[in-house]
Amino acid sequence: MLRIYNTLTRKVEEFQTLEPGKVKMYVCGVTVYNDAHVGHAMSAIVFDVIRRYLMYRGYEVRFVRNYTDVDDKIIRRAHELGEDPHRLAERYIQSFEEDMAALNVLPPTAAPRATQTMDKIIEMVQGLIERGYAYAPGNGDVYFRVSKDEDYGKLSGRRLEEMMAGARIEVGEMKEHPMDFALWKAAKPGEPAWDSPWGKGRPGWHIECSAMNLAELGEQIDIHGGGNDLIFPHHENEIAQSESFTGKPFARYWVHNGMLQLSGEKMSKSLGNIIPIKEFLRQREADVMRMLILNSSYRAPLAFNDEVLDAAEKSLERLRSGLKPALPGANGLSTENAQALSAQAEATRQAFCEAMDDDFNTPLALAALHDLVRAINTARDQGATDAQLAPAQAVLRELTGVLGLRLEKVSRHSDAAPFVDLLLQVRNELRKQKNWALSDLIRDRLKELGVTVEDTREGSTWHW
RNA sequence: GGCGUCGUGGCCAAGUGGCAAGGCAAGGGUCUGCAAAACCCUGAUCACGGGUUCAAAUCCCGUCGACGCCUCCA
Repeated sequence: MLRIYNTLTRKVEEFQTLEPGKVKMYVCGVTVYNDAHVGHAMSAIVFDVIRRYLMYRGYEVRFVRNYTDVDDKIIRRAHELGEDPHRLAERYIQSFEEDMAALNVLPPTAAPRATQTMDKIIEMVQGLIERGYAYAPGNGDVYFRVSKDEDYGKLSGRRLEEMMAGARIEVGEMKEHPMDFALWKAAKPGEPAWDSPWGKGRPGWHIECSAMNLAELGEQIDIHGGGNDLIFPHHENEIAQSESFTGKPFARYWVHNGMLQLSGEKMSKSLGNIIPIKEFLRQREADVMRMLILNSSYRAPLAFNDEVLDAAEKSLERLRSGLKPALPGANGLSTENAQALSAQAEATRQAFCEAMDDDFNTPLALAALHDLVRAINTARDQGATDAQLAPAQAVLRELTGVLGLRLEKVSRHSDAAPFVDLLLQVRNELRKQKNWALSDLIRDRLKELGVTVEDTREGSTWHW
């Protein structure tokens, strides 16, 4: 039985879907005014792993991730660059999708955009006004009336009275209550604008997610995800809008990932300490990022630095070692040892699922995989043939695949393989003649070209 | 100030009442012409101080420290 930590109740709960066998899942995407950074990658990977595991468990998952393609920051940036805001947004949507593909994050079932959900947004705002949850003071803005919503604050665990201190009203706003927030914002001259019953304007910060949920997934969903910095005010406001509009509980499970920490601080645009995904991928493989994330609980803050990245890289290499072929001259496992290997494969699959069932405990799941790798490597050392290794290696591929790891390196050098083979044949003759100087030279030079040679008594193997 | 999360070996990290997973690094060993890989072995009074319990890393109280949110943020 799968159990998930729910931010709404602050407890680990049994996972039960609204509809048997089906999961409706919404994750807050990005505001597209810049290249995505590794913090976005963390969130994307966390929810990708959750989605993949749900699929592995047999659920049909409908996964929606939105694009915020109109807001103040996009408009400001477009103005700075002298670019049309819509084109700017489009450009960064493309960039984001490239990054996600490179990170092996599965494409969402649907990727709605705020600008394409305008009818639904206006419908919701209007509905909220009719039900008394919102008001249009006449300046072209529409605000949500927090005092009308008795359980406002239930997700973030705050009360309205406590929030008063930090609240402030901007110049030009006409709010009844400082914590009221904009559902619709009047457009200033030159800004992107849509017609509405309240004049030309654009949606507020939170309503688009409520509207897109309604449009893509319906009134109620199973899982709502995002970074834990979105709990307040974004998700709090989303709940307020959605539940006030439909009168029904919105999301059953609220799931939030912890923040990436750069030198002890959260990585964020306002702090300026961001590392774009594209820059990261120039330095390291995508799977290194994924390994780093899998190595700790998705809810905890995650330190991001060269030291932990190096460790993640090595740990990934170790998982890969399990997929290496049999040794040259392998003459088969004893029945006893063969049984031990298949027993470990089965034990690992079970341990993996138990770990993942416990609120996606990926560090524990990885530990199970490392146990399997050790068993495979031991079997190989004991003389297992490729055929004998294959079933356990298939389990390793299956489970790492659930985590979204690609153990097989994508190699563009495959054309060169026959030549490396030839070179090693010649080198093997040199070794038989004990010409160590020349055979070591070949090994060193190949290493410089990215080919690692490993010798055994029976012969040599190599890999990129 | 309010709300919340957390402090486990050199580093990352699981475990949340019953002998402290796993990875990285380090040291020793097996194998090897050497190297690499692989395998084996070695290590923690669980921030500190009280308390509850037959039993506490795990529960309670206090202290210190770190981080997040309260303003756009994955």
